[in-house]
Amino acid sequence: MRVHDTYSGKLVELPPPPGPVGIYWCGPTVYRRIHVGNALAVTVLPLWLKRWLEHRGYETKVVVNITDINDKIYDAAPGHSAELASDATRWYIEDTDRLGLGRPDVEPTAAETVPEQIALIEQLLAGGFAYEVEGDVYYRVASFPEYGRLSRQRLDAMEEQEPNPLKEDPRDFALWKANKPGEDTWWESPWGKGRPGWHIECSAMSEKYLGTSFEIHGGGLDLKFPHHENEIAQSRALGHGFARIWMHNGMLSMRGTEMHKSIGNDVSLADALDRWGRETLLFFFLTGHWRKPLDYSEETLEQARAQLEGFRNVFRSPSEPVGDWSELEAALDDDFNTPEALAVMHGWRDHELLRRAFGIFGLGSIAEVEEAPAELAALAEARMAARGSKDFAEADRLRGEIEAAGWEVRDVAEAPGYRLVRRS
RNA sequence: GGCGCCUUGGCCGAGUGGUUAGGCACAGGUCUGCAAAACCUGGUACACCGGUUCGACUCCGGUAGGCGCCUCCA
Repeated sequence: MRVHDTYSGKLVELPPPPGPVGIYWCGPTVYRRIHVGNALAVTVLPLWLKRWLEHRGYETKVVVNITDINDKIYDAAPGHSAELASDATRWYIEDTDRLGLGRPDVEPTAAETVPEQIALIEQLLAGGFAYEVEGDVYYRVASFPEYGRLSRQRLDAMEEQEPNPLKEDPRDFALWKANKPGEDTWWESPWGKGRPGWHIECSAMSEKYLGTSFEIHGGGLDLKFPHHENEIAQSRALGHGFARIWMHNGMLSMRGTEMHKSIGNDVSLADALDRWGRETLLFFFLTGHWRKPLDYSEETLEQARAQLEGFRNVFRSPSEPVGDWSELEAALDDDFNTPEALAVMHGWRDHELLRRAFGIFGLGSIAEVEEAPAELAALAEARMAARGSKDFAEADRLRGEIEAAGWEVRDVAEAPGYRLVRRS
């Protein structure tokens, strides 16, 4: 198994099974219901990866954090941010549970990891990688020569948007922020009341659950800079190996523009699930390669639905021993190429093989062919009899009755000569 | 302005220095009382301009268009 690593820009081989493979994936900031793009980046990809690696014999541990301390939360709920974070965490769990992919092994929150974050900040201060100013603590970017390597940013080309006179260097970033009026949550620290900056939480949580060196760190491409760059600066300054491989997924877009809350073109995961159902939505994610942008639209979802219907028809027909599992493994072992995997699966007719393949993606349910109610089967039998006596008017009337009940009757060669299929 | 990515037939979407990707849709056909499903057939597509090469969609350079990031967006 090999995957593309942003840091080196190359395909990197994973160690042979059983690993173990520690995976840290950047999770959501909880201040409202997550949207479809979030779902892909924080839930679907890490859990699919986990499922595939485990199929391949790896021991995995997937950590997906929950960011419950953030400016957005304070802004969204002045005076009661803790309640909002708590509510939004619950929504997040509810919505992503509907995807039916299971849950990460650990889902730590930033708030519960504050002591570990403070400890890391103290180490950075002791090492000269950070400095305190008026209750804030900043990371000294100039102290870390590797800064900018992940995102291939030139330090001297970076610009500061809002000059902060407290910083030694405009590129420095906050590790700890002194409590400000209106911020209703805070923690005691050696630097007074305040709360951690954004980036330090991921260094703390990943190292707490995966150790100071682990295999994979993932997240949306938009997090590459500054978030992941800063995580590297924090952890590696302390001599920690940190993540060996960096996976950055492409963004979900709508008509070519990134789906984003602030643009207002986002569709909530809950709404998408209501509109398309979990199977079509998950299948849609399968149609694109994880590193490329994926366009969420009526047309692309409809194509996913039609393609999935084709696979359902395979399960409705007799199984044939056509299919080669090793071709699927080759596709997915090569940078988790799901479009290629689907192309392979399109040639298969072996129910058991297909069921296993879909099962990895949480889509084993499509193999379950729904049995028609007895009264509809009786109508279908009556129609067969009418056809037998060439009473086609009656046969068509019975077909209409079956269709009115939401089912479709198809004539087939094998017994009993017809097949009832729920219309989708 | 800086950094990076992308541009494949109506649509989605892999991939490779020379061999049919695959799917969706569409058209014709087989089957069927009809229909649906299934199966068969039907498109030499790789933004543009140069270069390297025996040969480029695939490598290099440039142009155009699109996208992402450039201090708290997954």
